[in-house]
Amino acid sequence: MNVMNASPRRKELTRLAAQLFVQEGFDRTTVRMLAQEMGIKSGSLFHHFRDKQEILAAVIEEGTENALVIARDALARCDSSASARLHAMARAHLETLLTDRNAHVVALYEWRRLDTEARAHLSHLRDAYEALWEEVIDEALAEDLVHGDRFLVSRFVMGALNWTVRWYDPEGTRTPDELADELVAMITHSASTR
Amino acid sequence: MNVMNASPRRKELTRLAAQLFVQEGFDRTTVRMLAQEMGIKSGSLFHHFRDKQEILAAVIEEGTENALVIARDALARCDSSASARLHAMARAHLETLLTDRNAHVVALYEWRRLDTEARAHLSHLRDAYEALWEEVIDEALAEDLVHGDRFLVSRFVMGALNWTVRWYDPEGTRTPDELADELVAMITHSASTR
DNA sequence: CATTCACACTAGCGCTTGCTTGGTTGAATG
DNA sequence: CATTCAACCAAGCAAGCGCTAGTGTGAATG
Repeated sequence: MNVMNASPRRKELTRLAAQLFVQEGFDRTTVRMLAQEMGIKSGSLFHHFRDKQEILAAVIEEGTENALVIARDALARCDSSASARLHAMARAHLETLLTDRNAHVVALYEWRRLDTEARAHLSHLRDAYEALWEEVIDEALAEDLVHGDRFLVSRFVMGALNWTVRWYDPEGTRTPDELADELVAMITHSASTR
Repeated sequence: MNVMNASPRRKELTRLAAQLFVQEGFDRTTVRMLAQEMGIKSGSLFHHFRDKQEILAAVIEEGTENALVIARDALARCDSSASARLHAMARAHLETLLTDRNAHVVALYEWRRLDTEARAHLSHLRDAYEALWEEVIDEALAEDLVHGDRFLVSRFVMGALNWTVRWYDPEGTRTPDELADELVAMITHSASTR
């Protein structure tokens, strides 16, 4: 058994697994289906992953780490006004959500299938990401750009954004950036620099 | 086999199934677990439901029908200003979501496990419900209470509301009505009657 | 040239799954 | 009082499940 995290083969297998998990759901996806999609036999799968659970954890970890990197980059790149940072964060969120779509759909739908250890590890990643959001929301509240309770506002915003995976059509006319800007416009009250 | 929809026993079994589906997920819930929870043997289950899929469909149908009834009632009961109707709709949405919580969590998480026929039938119910939302959103847009595209605004709002099942704590300090009003306040711009 | 190692294979074990079958109840109906 | 019928049970089948054990490669390493 290999089970080292950095293997490039493992990355590719994780990507394929994410796709199947989205199509079929985690429980309905059998190790035999995964193996076939990867062009190997089911037994060989356990050379790369300790068990089926670990594949799920790998998929979610991959997606969440990317989200963190992209969000931090976006915040570092934009100027420091609350409005700019809010826009940047919303755009970054949708960018990850829709480029790493499979991984994020799995994270949203199959989170509860994680065992205790994996969930503990991944919770930290997710919390780090959500902390970025609360920071940006706080700044927006301080400048009176948005009204309400910091906790509620951040939940509502993340809900609205995460929900997009259910209806957004990448082949359609709207770009992710347009979506992000529309959402920000909807919730900002006074000095909305659009 | 009975398989008539109106049986009172069936209603009770559906309620229990919803609870188990939330706890374990549809795929992980075995017919034996369902039967035990209902105090019968697994074979007897198929007297009430044709197959496992039909239990899932029954759970979701139940929840969606209730949502429709509650929303229509709320709209009929409130006065006809766009603001009042928006508040009423948001409150009604959260009311169903949190009283019929199990059924709605199942509907949100396990929708994709429905077979084609069930999905077609239930899609109509869901569309009827969403049509109510779009109507109310249209009125709010017409009065300049909310800014943006009708399609996007309704998706964002429903996303924010549906997301609450992931974090809302009924034992906490906030009431569903407070939540609804906070959301409306967040998205309304000019004549927000709060 | 011997050894190691990542990667893959074959074969199958032990268990669980959804669902079926054939039959038994006890209350309601005519 | 014979019949009906919803509701349940015991037993089990066929299929599929995650995972393991043991083995065979061809390329890289010493």
